[in-house]
Amino acid sequence: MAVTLADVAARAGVSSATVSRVLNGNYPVAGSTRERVQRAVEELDYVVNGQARALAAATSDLVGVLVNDVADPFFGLIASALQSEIGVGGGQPDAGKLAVVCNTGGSPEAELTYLTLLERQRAAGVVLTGGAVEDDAHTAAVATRLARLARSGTRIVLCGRPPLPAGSGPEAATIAFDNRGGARRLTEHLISLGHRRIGYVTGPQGRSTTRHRLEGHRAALAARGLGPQTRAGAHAEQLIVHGGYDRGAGYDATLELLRRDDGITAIAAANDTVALGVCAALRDSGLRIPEDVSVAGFDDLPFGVDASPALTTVRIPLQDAGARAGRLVLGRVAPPPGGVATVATELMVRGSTAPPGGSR
Amino acid sequence: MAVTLADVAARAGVSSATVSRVLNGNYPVAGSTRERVQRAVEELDYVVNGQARALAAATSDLVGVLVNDVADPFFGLIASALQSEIGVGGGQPDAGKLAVVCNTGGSPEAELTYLTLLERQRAAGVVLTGGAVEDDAHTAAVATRLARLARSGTRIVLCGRPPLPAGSGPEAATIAFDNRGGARRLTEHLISLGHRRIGYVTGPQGRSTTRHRLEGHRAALAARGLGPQTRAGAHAEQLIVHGGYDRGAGYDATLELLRRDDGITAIAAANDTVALGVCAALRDSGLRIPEDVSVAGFDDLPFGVDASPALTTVRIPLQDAGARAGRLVLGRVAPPPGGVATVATELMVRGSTAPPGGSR
DNA sequence: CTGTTAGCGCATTCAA
DNA sequence: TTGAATGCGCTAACAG
Repeated sequence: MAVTLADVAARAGVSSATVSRVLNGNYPVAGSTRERVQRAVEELDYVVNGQARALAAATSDLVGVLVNDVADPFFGLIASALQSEIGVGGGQPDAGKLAVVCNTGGSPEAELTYLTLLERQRAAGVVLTGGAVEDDAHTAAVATRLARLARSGTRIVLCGRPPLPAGSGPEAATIAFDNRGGARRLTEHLISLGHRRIGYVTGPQGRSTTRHRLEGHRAALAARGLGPQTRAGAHAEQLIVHGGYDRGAGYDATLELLRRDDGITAIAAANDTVALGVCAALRDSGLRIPEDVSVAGFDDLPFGVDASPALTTVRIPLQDAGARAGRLVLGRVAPPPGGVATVATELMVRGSTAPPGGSR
Repeated sequence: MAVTLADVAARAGVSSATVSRVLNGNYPVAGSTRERVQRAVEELDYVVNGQARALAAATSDLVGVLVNDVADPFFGLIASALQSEIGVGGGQPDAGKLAVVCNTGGSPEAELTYLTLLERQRAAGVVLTGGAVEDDAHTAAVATRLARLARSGTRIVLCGRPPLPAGSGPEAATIAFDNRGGARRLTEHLISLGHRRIGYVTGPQGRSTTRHRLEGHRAALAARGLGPQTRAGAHAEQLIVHGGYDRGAGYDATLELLRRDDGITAIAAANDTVALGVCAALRDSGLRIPEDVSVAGFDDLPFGVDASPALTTVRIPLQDAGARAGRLVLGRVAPPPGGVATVATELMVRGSTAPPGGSR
């Protein structure tokens, strides 16, 4: 049915080995035969069988990218940058690898299943993006899978999640985000504006990102004497509501926060999407932003500047991180010393935060 | 290095053929040997080599999904739904196929290159999403590529773009969006609110989506006697500015529109993202939405309801469409009669549009 | 520089 | 019900 190497060889009057050499350009081939072969390839519209090639050469053109949610621009930006680095866009025209985007939906089972599927395909590399599920059993299961993958030559890169527990096996280059530091600076910003009763809407429970951001928030409170053990911060923990990463979570959590303390003057959200939900709930409650309540997000996704007012947030250089993950997973750059690179986050102050006391 | 079928066979004391049969469950195998084999598989942590299997069985676990921009939720929503239909989420636990997401960036060359890469991988199916580049040469090139793919057994699905020119070869099931109808209803909505000087910011030139939406807009104007050939609509064409699908395009186009006619009372945008840019430009120009200028988008992406005011737009059931594309590409459902299904779009009226004459 | 020869790991005939 | 043999299409030694 399909044209094979042998067909091309026959047409060009050479052996299939020669055709292979012309195609791969790894061995010297006489100019004249090369031309004949190339002509035959074009005449026959020959396209190599990647699976056969992979089998014979023990290589692969696939790179797996695990994301929690493709529809979330957070992951979209990472995946996009990663792909243009490994795929058709970035590198050599021919050597493009294909990104297999695996949408785990945050499900640990799906994560493991996808790792198995990628192992089946003998993927050249696997990139795990976004916050990790913090469950010892699951972490161990992932580490085991990754170790096996690494042993069979698959490069492993972690992007936006903490490194694997030391000694758990595989060497995985890690690009970690400074979520803790970013969250801390964000809350410090709110405090220095004069806010004292600051609500916090977390991400989904049991995720590393959620935990780190919350830790940063608490650290900032504690450093300014607003921790739960102080008089001023006696209710600090009550102003933390657990949510998810979607808009609805921000909306609901905000109503809950207002119920718990209608004197809140600022709310920090787990991410920008949640922050939009927070804004919507505040507006629906008749509160103005930032006059009545300041709002802050996290990630600095593109839509944040279009919110009204523009969202104060913490910028993560997602595209840089994704591109770097792409280079790492191809082995085009050396892994960072110690295997872990932490990318800095940057506070972006915009219109949604202001000193408290606008009018209530 | 890696465990192979032969290793499992040896351990179980059977032939590799038997192991294969157990794994695939296609042939009768005695219960006792089945168990022995399964135990051996587990003990050895055996994972089939997908490439070898694909080569031998002439099958593939890969489905290619071409998108213009992964970071755009428009495509993210489609891809997400599609993937949960074909992948780990939707179907049988084991039969999950992997989605290869190919980010073309709207580049025709990239599109062709990816089709070649997918042909190399002998993908089980290919889904082309989003507006098509309208260039005869390119359309023909794509059709040729698709025809070859189809001939070698790859299923082709078009989602969100018009069907291939009739007789151009491959049988591709198509899920088309009623962009024209949606745009028309949207502009009719603006007209019926009382708007007469309506700006329009198009998407990138030379894309089917751009053209169809613009046609719908023009049709609505013409139907209400506001076409360029009428007195009332003499300047109608001047109020159309060509842009792109990003926020910046909306911003710039809006400034240009205001320059051309500062009496504009409504602006329709190519999509929701562009509409946000439009809103930003209007606000920066000191205009209120919708009192001074009404704004409308297209697509109904999730962030639209969080804009302030919430964005009037046209809803496309992207998730349904993506899921359906997934079922089609797996052959799980029969293609629609005629090969083309047009999904309806729905006008979503929200706060960003209102009668003109608020205050200027 | 080029042809010949072996596999890569698996599915699938054909026999038994 | 099972095993042995063959080939999927290609790359990589090994000769020449």
